Amino acid sequence: MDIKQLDKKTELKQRIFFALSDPGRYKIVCMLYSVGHEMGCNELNQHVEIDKSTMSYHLRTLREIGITSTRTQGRQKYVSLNKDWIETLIPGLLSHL
Amino acid sequence: MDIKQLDKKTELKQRIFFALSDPGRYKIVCMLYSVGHEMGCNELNQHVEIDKSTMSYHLRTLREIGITSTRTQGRQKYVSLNKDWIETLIPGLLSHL
DNA sequence: TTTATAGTTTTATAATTATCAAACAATAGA
DNA sequence: TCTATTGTTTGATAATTATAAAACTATAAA
Repeated sequence: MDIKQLDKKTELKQRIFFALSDPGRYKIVCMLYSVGHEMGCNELNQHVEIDKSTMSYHLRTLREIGITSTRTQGRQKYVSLNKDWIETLIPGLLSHL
Repeated sequence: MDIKQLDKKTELKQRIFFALSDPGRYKIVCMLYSVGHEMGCNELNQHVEIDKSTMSYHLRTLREIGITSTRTQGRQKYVSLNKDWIETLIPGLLSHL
């Protein structure tokens, strides 16, 4: 593996740490991990008490980093955790949140 | 373990993530972990290229979170990584930086 | 077609954070 | 004592980030 990929990996790890340093995003990730399957944004909102636009903002951050993925069905959006991707970068992290 | 301690632990984890989300602090922690022993601030400065006052600022942040400890000897200060403490909170984290 | 629902984007604002120059404190050695 | 070294603190500034209201988009259902 060359140095550029190492730098890329390091940057991704730092972004994951950034994501998890915010209480709201931390809760979102924990919730998704503990339920073990995708959740509707609305459903998430019921468990994590934050304004819907703030929620949307955090979900976008998580999506852009690569931590979550989104699936649209009708007028609902389902958010899922990219467990394997995170696990590849920082093994064991999720299980110790 | 009661809920207050859980919250305290969660807060500490989030602070560790915050610390590691900054490139400078990430490098400091990696350096301390890889050398495996304490380092003088000056020595750290030679390896991690940041302004000395910025370095001091980051070292204070790390110290206040609990990630590092400092020992003064003469006019030198030695920084060491609180490996065990971090390992207790987030097992395996350091080895995957 | 109208209305309600689900979520995003825009805009504004407040708060936090990172950076570095300059001044400062403390100690070792000449 | 004087000076160089080691590091901290202060102050100013720029950049980033979090929050929420309001406007907006898109779809489902009445």
